[in-house]
Amino acid sequence: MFVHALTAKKVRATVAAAPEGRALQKGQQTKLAIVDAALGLATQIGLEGLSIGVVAEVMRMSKSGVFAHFGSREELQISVIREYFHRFEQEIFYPAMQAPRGLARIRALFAHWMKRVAIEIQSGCIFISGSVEFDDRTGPVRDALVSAVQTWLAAVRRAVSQAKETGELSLDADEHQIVFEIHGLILAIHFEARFLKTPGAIERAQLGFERMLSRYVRPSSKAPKTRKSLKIVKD
Amino acid sequence: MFVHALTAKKVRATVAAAPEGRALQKGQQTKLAIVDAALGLATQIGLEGLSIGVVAEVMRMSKSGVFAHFGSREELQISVIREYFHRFEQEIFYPAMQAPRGLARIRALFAHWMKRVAIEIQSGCIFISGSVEFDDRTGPVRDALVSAVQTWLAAVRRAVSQAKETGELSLDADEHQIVFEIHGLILAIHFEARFLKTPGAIERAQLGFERMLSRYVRPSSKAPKTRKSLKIVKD
DNA sequence: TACAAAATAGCACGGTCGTTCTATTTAATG
DNA sequence: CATTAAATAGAACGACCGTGCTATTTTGTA
Repeated sequence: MFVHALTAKKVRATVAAAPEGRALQKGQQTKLAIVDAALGLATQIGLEGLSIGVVAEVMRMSKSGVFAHFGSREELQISVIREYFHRFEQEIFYPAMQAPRGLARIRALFAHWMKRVAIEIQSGCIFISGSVEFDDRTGPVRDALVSAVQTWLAAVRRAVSQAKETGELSLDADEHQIVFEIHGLILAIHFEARFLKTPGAIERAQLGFERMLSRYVRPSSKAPKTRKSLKIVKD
Repeated sequence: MFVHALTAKKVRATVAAAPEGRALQKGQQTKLAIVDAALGLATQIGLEGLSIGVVAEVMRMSKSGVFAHFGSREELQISVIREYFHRFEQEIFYPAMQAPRGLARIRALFAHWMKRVAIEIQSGCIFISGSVEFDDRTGPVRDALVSAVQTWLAAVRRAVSQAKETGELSLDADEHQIVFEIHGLILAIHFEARFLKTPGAIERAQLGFERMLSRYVRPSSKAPKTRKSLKIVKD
């Protein structure tokens, strides 16, 4: 199994897994290229649809050449999940962490998430497709998927509870409930925009998000003091 | 293609497709049994995972025996979608139509939907799994899926707009927006309960539904007149 | 440059898949 | 009961799948 970071502290670049300074060996960099190609395929046809033969074809390699890098199809799938999660971190989590704790960070997380989803309307999301492919299965691939998703959702929850600490959200706001509803909006986008091709899904999710959130915003925090001074220092 | 009803008027039982009164031929009733078995499989492993061989095994028939009833795997899949939609109608739509137009009917629709979803946490839903399996594909199976889902969502939207007509929902309530958010809650249940095995998803969806709806409920209608007299006769 | 190690290719295996064709059994009908 | 049609079975097909085994090629290094 692999451990997720998703914390602002200790941002260790996963790419630099190779010994310091030394360039990647040939094998390692084609392995990265394979994972990249496989991820591109998996987002479109799903992790289950992913076949070594097709990946090999895309890579213009032999099946066994691709296979040797992973030892099994499951390991390839797990590598793809790992890479997808990594990009999730890079494109959504870390940028949003630039925003100050509290409401601003929640909005930043959602905004970046939406930006990503807008792309995934075309390309697909392996967390969502994986969730229906592996919902009643067991094994390491499912474990990797669940672990990645849980880590991500926990990060969003953390941002919400921090907004309670800063006093911007009322204390009876339940971070589980809020993240549940946000997640629902994202899933609805995928369903309506990607599957049904219904227009306007992005805007509807945006509207739903703002209305849902406004239910918990403490009016006192509406007149903004400086952001820094709003922070409640907790440990 | 097949035409959906989902209207209160002309409730024509799909089962009685055979000539009036005459009992089903042997072939027809085994075909129904096959579709039933295939539906049971498809809800768990998805429409794409559905294989004629496995269906034949469950039915204790030969592959070609099963195949002959449909002529192609796609036709089997479409039959499964048709049957699933039919049960959706029977278990959710028609019961909810017993409730009077307006808020009560919206709540009834959601309540029956939730009851169904609570079961599908274990068994699965082919509308949801199908939506990720066929989101960037073309063909008759996808068409049947989209058609069924659209029909269902349109029925829910109709119930919402009727609640505006009765005056129970404010006129600026957007039925597309409301159904979008309801749909999101349902999808979030599937994701969190069925995939992540997180407890409490049902209750969170219930809470989210009530809070979202309360945003549009006209306070004037809070003191209840008799239901009938509330109706605005339109056409 | 020589040599060891790593990377890749080629091939074959057993398996499952949807589908076709032909034979056989079962059911409906006069 | 006989006859015809419908229903089912059986075997085989080509295709694709993941995987293992054995060359062969390429790479890194002393």
